[in-house]
Amino acid sequence: MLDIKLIRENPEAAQKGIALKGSNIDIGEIIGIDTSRRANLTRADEIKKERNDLSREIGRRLKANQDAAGLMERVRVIGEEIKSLDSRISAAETALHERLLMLPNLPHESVPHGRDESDNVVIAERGTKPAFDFEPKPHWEIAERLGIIDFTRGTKLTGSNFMVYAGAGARLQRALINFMLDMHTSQHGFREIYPPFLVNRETLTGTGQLPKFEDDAYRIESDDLFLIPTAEVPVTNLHRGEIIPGQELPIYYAAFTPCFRREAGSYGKENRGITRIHQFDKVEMVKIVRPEDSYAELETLRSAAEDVLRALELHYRVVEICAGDLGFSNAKQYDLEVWAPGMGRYLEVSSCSNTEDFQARRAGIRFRRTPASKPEFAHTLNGSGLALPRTMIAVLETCQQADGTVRIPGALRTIFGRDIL
RNA sequence: GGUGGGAUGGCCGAGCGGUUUAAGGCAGCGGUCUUGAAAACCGCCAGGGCGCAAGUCCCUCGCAGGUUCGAAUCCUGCUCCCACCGCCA
Repeated sequence: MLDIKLIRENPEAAQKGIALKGSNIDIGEIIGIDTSRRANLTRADEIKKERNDLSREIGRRLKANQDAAGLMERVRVIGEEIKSLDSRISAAETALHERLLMLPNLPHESVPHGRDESDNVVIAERGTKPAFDFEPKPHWEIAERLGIIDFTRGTKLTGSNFMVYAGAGARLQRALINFMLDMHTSQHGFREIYPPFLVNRETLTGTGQLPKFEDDAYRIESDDLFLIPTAEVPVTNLHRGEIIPGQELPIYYAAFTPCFRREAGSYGKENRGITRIHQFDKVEMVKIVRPEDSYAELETLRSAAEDVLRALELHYRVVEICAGDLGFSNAKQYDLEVWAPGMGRYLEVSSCSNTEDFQARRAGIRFRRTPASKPEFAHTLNGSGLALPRTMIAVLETCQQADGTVRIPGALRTIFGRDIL
């Protein structure tokens, strides 16, 4: 959520910023609502003071057995005006809040301008692109031959774009999860979290999925709960409504969870195999930091995610996301895209973002620099470390051999227990 | 799911329709004293809003309504917590 004061003081910049993000919400209307809200508020405050004063005087007179009928009548009249002003104020507050919740975060000044993903900027390519002396196969063919992914039965159990890992496939997935979590907790200083996979509306609003993106989430109607689309949601909200003592920052959390996304209207051959499925696993990193540190923290967050790809010896590139393609809550975002040689394309396996105080404001995540300081909004960041299915794709396709078997990357061999799949 | 009890500032806790304009204590912060510390004493110490600012200003006693001239206090609904019962991996 953007700060209404910031919008008030610099409406042109706010309008320009949200336009860069591709939103055309009218800032002028928001300012209009805010202006009349404050006018009513000032008036209401004045007459509330009068009511408070008079009520006190009534009490005094009644105690002294003096007449207070005139004062009571006056207070009654004031009470009616207060009631009407209060209802106008609360209507304005509701309208204002609704609109503010729909406004995207502003892009950081360093973010390249651009409309959509075609304007994103590749800023680095890392690792060696694997060479093959045979035609590399896509992962669905490799997996089918090895019997490690069962698409047909996934569809039978649930529906299209659900799948089943079986045997060594399930084991490889588990090895990857452990490998990633172990790396982040033991080498990068993250504290492991195991959150609920179902969350309520407030939680989803705190990180920015609601109200705008309700249709993207699976909802449990009987209890009005939602399946999490990413661990970022429950983990960032861990400190919702809290004031964190400054010495506890920065906070680093890492969590493994399944993620559930309806992905309405995104089927097609681009998404064959397990590139886009409704339920997938992910290890996620979340940071809560001091505002002045958040951009440096974004770099180390990205580097922590890159460490996983490096350790798995996969070729990938780093993409800086342009303003128009930035996520709703993000001020700056890097994506890591891993090379899938069988598919012949790069796949997004991680998205590392600084939301600055956008989520902190929605969720009320504050901190105190010293025990005597006023609370300030913290900055929150999140990054995948990494998304499992696409990591699995990259491993299968990169490490495939001419005979159809798959060589397990060195870093995984101990945890997986075998060299060859 | 059922029955009962509860929800006041970081924590404990008073309050039971009008000098509560939320007492008091603990913790915390600053200071006096001290070689240093402890003790003692003094001061500060919830969050938010409005405002350039000052502010004997406004709001918030779980949340939302209501009664009243006036609500932390009375009424209604809801949420959450605790205990017991039921069910259950």
